[in-house]
Amino acid sequence: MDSMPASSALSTRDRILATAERLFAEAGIGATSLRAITAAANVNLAAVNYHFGSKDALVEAVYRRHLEPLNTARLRNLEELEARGRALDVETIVRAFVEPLVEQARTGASGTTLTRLLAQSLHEAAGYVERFYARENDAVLQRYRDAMQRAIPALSPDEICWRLNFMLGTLHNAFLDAGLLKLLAHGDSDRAETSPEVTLTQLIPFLVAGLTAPGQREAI
Amino acid sequence: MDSMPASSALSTRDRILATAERLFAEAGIGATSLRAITAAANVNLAAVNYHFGSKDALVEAVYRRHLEPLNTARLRNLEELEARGRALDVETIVRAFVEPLVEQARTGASGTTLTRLLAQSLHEAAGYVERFYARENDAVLQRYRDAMQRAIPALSPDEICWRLNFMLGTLHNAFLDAGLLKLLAHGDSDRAETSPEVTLTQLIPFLVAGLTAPGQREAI
DNA sequence: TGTAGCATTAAACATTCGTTTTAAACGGTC
DNA sequence: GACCGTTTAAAACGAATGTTTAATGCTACA
Repeated sequence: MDSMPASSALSTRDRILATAERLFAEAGIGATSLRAITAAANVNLAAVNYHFGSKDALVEAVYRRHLEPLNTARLRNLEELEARGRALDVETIVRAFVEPLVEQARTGASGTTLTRLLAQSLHEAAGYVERFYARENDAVLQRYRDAMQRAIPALSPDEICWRLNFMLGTLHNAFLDAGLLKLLAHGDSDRAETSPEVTLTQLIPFLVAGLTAPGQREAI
Repeated sequence: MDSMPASSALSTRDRILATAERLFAEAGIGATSLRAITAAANVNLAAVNYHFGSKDALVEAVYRRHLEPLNTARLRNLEELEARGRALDVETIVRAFVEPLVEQARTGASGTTLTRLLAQSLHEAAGYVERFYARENDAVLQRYRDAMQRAIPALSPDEICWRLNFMLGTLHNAFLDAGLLKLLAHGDSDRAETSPEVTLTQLIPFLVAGLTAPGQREAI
């Protein structure tokens, strides 16, 4: 039943998924037509509706394919660390959360596709956040929130939420646009590396310092 | 020549601008049709092309109406501070940059419209960043980069760029989505205030700490 | 070998989009 | 009262969209 055509290593369904993922990340979901996807994937237009039913269902399939492994890795990282019994510091928690993203950016078919997709979901025509991001990320975020609260007991629960929110915003944008960075560099150093590794190196101190900044309740 | 109809306080042109701004921020530019704009603004469809020429020109007009005052205020804030002759610390610079955004969110017609628009410009189908955001913000960003470099001389120019980039990402997302914040709070404190003032109070310590975190060159 | 079932194809479907056109009204100014 | 910029109205244009249909190709299994 799983007969693969010899002409391509991927099935029609998988080729649609991979191409849609790339185009969605590049231009956004709304701006990417099914015809653009099927043309780039060398499949028939009707194949999308045949395999997925609708464009919305295709979008959901694209998200699901990446969000599930991401969340699984994030959860596994945290559980492994907590299983050691020792208290976790902020940097360790941040790395456990970010590392799966970087890993997927490094090994993924088209680089930072996932992070671009996630960022898209936060900005595209309403509904994607609630329908995919929230549902998939809910449990993971709760776990990290609790871990972060234990690592920074001086902050109130509200402050923990705010800072995790800031962290997510920083994270998504950090991997999203090299455009702003180049604009900031302004030729002075347009050699600016934007690889996932370099981004991570620059990002971790920023996030850790921001997260551990003094809160409202503290003396200083 | 500036004849206002008695039926409305705003001219047709201004009503189109205000409505387009709101709908763009809500659903994105690509997902907002001219018919939706003209219907919501109670003006004729052809009025858009009459006053602006095209949808793209309307988009540019919407951006320009908000970006110009924002950049002017940001530049004026920094220049006033620098005119005092004393060295500026990081928090002062951050506040000078963020305050115009908060002010516009507070007095603007529909709250955080501007920040949502800016965030949209970073994600919508390619071109908006280069065409509006970059062009308008270029000089402002250079000034703030230099000020920040003087305030944190221990950081390399590259690190300054990275951290300003992170700051912009954090900033845009912070005012963008209350959705993620509520997801994080998860009912434990769904009283979470998301007013511009509260957001600012939570944001400043995060940004200042992140910006002033130790860099690569430092001993610790 | 023949038939059932999934996969792929080409064509057409109905909508919606931005834009243009033509026409008619309204409201000031010279 | 005639001109002119503004606005509304209705209609149509071509292009692009998501979706559906009907026909064909192909493979597996009996």
